[in-house]
Amino acid sequence: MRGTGALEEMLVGPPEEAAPRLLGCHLVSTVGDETVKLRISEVEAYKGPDDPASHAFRGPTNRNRSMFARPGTLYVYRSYGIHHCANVAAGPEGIGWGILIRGGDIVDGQPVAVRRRGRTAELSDGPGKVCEALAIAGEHDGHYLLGGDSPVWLEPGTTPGLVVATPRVGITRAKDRPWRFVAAVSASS
DNA sequence: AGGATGATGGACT
DNA sequence: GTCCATCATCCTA
Repeated sequence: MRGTGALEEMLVGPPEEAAPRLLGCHLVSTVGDETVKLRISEVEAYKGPDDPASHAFRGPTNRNRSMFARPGTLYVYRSYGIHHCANVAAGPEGIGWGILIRGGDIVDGQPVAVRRRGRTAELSDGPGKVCEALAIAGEHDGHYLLGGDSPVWLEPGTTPGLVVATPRVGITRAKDRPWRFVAAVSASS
């Protein structure tokens, strides 16, 4: 049973409030009959028309329209012509708010991720790396992550004990907004 | 350990 | 033609 109301509730409200709620949740993909599960530890909020750094700043286009779809819709775009990055649409439908999945830890299917990444370390500590490890590509744009019938989906997880907010990475505008959220290391060592 | 750079596609000026 | 919500590699120290 994927897509309980709990996940939908998490995506309600301004993205800078919804984004940290995704920390600890799982992003899962089954591609080529292989499943990889990521525990999300790093996200960024992009606030549509109010956010000059957002792809949705100038309104819907053919590329970004998934961010204007129902909350929980996956927005995948190609970055620098080479990588893919994955976002989750948030807020009310039609507003263009979204949450970029920047990183996490592989908690299932690690051998698959290692093969896809071509290395054994730094498997998913960046948005392009996450997509490569989970084999998320343009074909997955527009899928509904909270429904039961998608090759990519979200599952509830455990809330991290501590969340740190910092400025977003790799942008040139609205650099001052502390809308990057990182899950601090939980207990144990 | 850290800075520069090339790869490469699509949206926008 | 220019600007990227990036990453891996190739430098210099």
